[in-house]
Amino acid sequence: MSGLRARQKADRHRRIIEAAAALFREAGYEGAKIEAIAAQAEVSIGTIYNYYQNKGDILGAIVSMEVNEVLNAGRGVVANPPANVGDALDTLLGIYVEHSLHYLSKEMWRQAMAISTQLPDSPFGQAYTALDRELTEQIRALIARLQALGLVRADIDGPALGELVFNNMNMMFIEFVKRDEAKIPELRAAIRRQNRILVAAIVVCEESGADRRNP
Amino acid sequence: MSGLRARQKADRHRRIIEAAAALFREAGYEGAKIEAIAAQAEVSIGTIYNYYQNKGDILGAIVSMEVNEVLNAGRGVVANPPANVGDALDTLLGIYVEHSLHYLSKEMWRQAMAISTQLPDSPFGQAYTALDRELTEQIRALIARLQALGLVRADIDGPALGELVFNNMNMMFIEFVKRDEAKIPELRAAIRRQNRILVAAIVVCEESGADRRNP
DNA sequence: CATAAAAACAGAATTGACTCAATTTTAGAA
DNA sequence: TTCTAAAATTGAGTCAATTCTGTTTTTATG
Repeated sequence: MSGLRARQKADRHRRIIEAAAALFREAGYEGAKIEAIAAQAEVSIGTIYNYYQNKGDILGAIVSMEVNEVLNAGRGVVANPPANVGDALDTLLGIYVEHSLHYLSKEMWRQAMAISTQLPDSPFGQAYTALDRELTEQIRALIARLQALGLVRADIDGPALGELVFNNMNMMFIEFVKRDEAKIPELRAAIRRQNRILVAAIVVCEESGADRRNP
Repeated sequence: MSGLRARQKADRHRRIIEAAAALFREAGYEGAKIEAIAAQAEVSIGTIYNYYQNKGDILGAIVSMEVNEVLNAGRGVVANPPANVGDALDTLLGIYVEHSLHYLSKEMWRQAMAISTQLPDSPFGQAYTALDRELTEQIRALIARLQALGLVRADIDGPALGELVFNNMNMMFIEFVKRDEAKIPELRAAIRRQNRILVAAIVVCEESGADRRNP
């Protein structure tokens, strides 16, 4: 079946995304005019709007690809985490942070975040929220894993902790993309500093400090 | 000196803000056309752009008023906090959350947040970041107070903890304004649930559970 | 009082995202 | 092959934020 129509459709999708990604990088999101994207993709303006509801959704498609890569990379850490709570969190969040600027510039991130709060019910807004939730779930999965391994106290509210860790990282990341001069190593260090408080509270104590209510 | 010009200027500022606030509430941010704001404020379009760089900055002025009220209300809690770490945090963050929809609708918050990430260097973007910082500082001040009162362990990294608490609350608040059906009590409960983990980790132990490295 | 410079104002013109009615292309039946 | 309905494409037109340029008002000065 996969007829001509389906092939052309996939091809146009790809051409639009590629043109947009190139122009977003070159000229920035605002600077990339729909007209220019259409011209570069060799389709008309109307066709673009047939494929995407609005300019933001085009960016959204690019963001989704990026975040899905990150989620994929994270799976390895969850499956096989470092045998130390602090390092485990740092490794997973480090992957998120380090991957984040592969395809997306800070300006693109800013736009994507802005659109996702501005239009939470648009296709992209919903997709972005779903991606955030998947990241949260991945952090929760890591914590559950660490609890199963006996590295994190069993009486800790894992889901709440996971959300706390994600929220903090996400907020720090938002501040990071808002300041062009902010650097990734600083971001990681700041996140580590905050997580240290949490780690101290949740590790099963060796001789370090936290008590055990459930020995 | 305070000549005619200065008086007219203040008056026009006020009229523009009042007109915009009314229209934003009635018609929403997008629905409130600049032309309509200008008409209602009895100035021309050009004049509005003489006073504010863009539509977002008008909203920004309104947001600033709101947040400053919240900061003011928070000072009382910092000066005289409940004698229990969990309640102290809950009271302060509760004030923030409960005040938040006095003047601003969720839609206005969404727009304000979006603009502040989209244009972090615009006047409003910078003002919004500054307000976030002030809120963070207020939470840090509360924690410092609780440490001084001997309710929070002295060996806790107070500034990092304050930022963590703020980041978590802020992220939860963002999710809250993104979903129109979300209610304030649920938001408060969710924040409390996450803070419980932190509280357990930082309180000076009575017989409750946390150990003391510095007795 | 004049008057020139500075500041503020007005609203027409511009710009760019998005819409929509007309046209073209495709898939499949006869 | 030919025809038709459905699907997709097109780009000129609409709408609203922002810019621009000439005009008016205010202030400071002789």
